[in-house]
Amino acid sequence: MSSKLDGVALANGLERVVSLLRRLAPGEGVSLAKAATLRTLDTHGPCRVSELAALDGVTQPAMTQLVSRLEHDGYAERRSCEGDARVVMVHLTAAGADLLRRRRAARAGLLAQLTERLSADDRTALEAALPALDRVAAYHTDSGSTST
Amino acid sequence: MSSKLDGVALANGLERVVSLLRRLAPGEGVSLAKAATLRTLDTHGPCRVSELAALDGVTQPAMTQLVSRLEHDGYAERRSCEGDARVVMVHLTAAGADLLRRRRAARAGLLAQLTERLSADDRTALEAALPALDRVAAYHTDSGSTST
DNA sequence: TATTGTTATACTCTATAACTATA
DNA sequence: TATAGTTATAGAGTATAACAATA
Repeated sequence: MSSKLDGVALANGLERVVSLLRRLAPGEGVSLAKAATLRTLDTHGPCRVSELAALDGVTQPAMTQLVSRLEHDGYAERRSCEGDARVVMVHLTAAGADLLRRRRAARAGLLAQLTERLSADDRTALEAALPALDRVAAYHTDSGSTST
Repeated sequence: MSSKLDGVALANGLERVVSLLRRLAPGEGVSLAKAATLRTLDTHGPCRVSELAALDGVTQPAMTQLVSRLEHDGYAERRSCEGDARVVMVHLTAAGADLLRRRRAARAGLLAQLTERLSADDRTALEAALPALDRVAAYHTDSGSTST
């Protein structure tokens, strides 16, 4: 009788795993908000502040401040836009790209560590669910490709 | 060649879905931090502040403040502990339990909405991955049962 | 002295409203 | 007047360090 996908179980399973990841992954020195913006910059290339804000789902003022912090950290930089002096283009720096690489490696290692204790069936099930997970995420996001 | 579970893809898929959920679920009036604590109280029953802090992965001072906010909201309350006057027991109120119920219903509905557009195969894959997801989450968490 | 919890302080992250500069 | 971005201000959430009360 329970061949229906249980939304509650899925939501809770997702949150628990993600919260576990966050607790175990030291964060590589940046917060989630910063990492998300760096990821967006990496995926989309240079963006305006307003564009970044929309893609990350925060307000323009919030993104202004986030970009300032990223700039202060050396992970992003502001450049002016030829043709429209109002626009600020935000670019990922080499240090920012490096950081992303390290974060990805760390998280992949952590996940590998966590999943290697699973049964082969469980691992197979997780792997098989990945495309579906991506499609769920992409449905309303439309923020870009699936390969962050 | 790719029968190995890709940690990067899994981590990103998880984060994207969860971040989508957070953006789409209005939150039912409480933040993630508050909801997580209420969930822990619901799962474990009355807890000390230090216990809550450990279970939620935050510091004791952070939990003290969170409990104060929850108490102010009417979702939790402090009670003294017979036998040890240093200990504060935090209890979920009826309003807190109600809130949890509403949140779960809202999220389940949202997830159902998101997943009903998936193919039957995708839904099946997600459902099949749930137990594995739970086991990953439970591995280091040990926070209790799987039925939040 | 050790444990439990709180207070003090500071920083990140977010929002809304008001502002500046350019178009 | 509309658009892009910033600044001002406020609040949630977090951490570390210092503190009070109890054991």
